[in-house]
Amino acid sequence: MAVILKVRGTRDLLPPETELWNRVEATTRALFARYGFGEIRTPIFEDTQLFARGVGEETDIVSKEMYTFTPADDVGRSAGRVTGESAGLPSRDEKAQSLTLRPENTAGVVRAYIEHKLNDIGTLQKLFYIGPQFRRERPQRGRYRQFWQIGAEVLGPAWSGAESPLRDAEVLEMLATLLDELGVRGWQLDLNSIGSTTDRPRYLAALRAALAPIKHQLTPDNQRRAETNPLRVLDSKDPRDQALIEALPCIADFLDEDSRSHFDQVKAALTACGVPFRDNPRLVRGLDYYTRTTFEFTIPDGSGLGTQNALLGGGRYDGLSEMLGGPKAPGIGFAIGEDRLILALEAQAEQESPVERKLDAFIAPMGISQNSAALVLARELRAAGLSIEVGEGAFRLKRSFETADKLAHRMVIVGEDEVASDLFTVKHFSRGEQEKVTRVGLAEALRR
RNA sequence: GCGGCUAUAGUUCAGUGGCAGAACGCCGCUCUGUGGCAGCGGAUGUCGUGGGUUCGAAACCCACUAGCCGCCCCA
Repeated sequence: MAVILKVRGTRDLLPPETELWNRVEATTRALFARYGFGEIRTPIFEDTQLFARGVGEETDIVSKEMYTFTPADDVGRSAGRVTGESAGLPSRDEKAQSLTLRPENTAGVVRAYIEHKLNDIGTLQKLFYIGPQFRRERPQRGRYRQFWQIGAEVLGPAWSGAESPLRDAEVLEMLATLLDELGVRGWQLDLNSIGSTTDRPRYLAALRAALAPIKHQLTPDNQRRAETNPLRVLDSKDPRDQALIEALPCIADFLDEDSRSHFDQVKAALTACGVPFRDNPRLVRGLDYYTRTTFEFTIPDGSGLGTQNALLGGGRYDGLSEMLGGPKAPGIGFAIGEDRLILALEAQAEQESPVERKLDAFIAPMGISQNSAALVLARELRAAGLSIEVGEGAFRLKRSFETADKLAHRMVIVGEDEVASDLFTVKHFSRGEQEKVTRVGLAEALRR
């Protein structure tokens, strides 16, 4: 029989790696709670239109990287092959619905915000999520077709203060704290403002105008970008074009008074909090919904991520709710690439000494007649909060010792003598010592 | 989606046309209630998949699949 393998770009997470995932998520949840965030869980698939409108029809994500499908029932229905009256199926004129596995989660969160009329509550909504996202890209280290994001969104009606630069600074300060708490070393925060929904078109027009006469001097990649997505020319890494790029108009010069003041306040608040950042006028974001503040946390080369050195990114999206047919609800959010975060932490941990994780005790029954007694003892000790593995009475004692030494800090022998005398032999592997302990004293002895 | 590199034991890898290998790990014995150390022994396997060249292919060629690196883009 041919073996069935995981599909390209997906992966299985096994112990002990999952332990690190859980640690990251637990740390994150605890921290988010301190900042007043509540968890939201949105569906893993949504109406395709949500991403087309929210993320942007012209973005790479929507135009070529989405997992889009139409359920077989809907296909049959739209093809008129389903009669409709049998089995209570929907009538044939019901339109086939195009669905898409979410390529990111902000659109889904804002959709839920609109759908549940959270704007009418009137207060700021602070929501976080942890879950898988899907993009059909060429897989690489730190870049998978099913990847996990930890994200959060702060949004609310204009009067809730959702638009305040304080929110931007709070989110950024929280992220800096999170990376520190997780033990990520050497991170860098890049910060920019890409202007309001009115600033951006003005700047874009000026950028196109500046690009037009020099376009033919650019490398082919950047010529194409100049056409399709001029903003991306700005963060091109190609050294051959740097001189030309330097001379292009700068977004900072096109911010209106409000946007400039907003950005200045964000930076002032960050400085007050002691969060280091780099003003990066080249930092643009790929998704259509971003306005004003945009940011990215990266780690240095050689930190285990290859060229995928962005750990997380985000920004403000003051017009997204309206783009999705909702009320005015400015907001700011971010998404952490959890896979990348884990890779970075693993790469760091490799440079340090790995910590062995062992169970409290291994219980070794002597002979199959002691199996039940061993299991009962394990049950008691586990109930007392200890982590326990049980051996197998058919195995020779030597084998029990070998197995126990690999798995646990201590071993308890359960043989006829022990059960009869109520004195159990406990071996402490680290100390190489052995002692006899009564049943009532066992839990205590195994904790030391 | 484009370009490049790679795929051999559980793991890390050697093997450039002629018997499928090493280290570590695993199992057994020395050792029937005392592990770690040591000695001896054992199994490691569709050589990624399919086709082709050849007397003969793990090796050469082609395709496919997957991983990695770079690009595009992005978390």
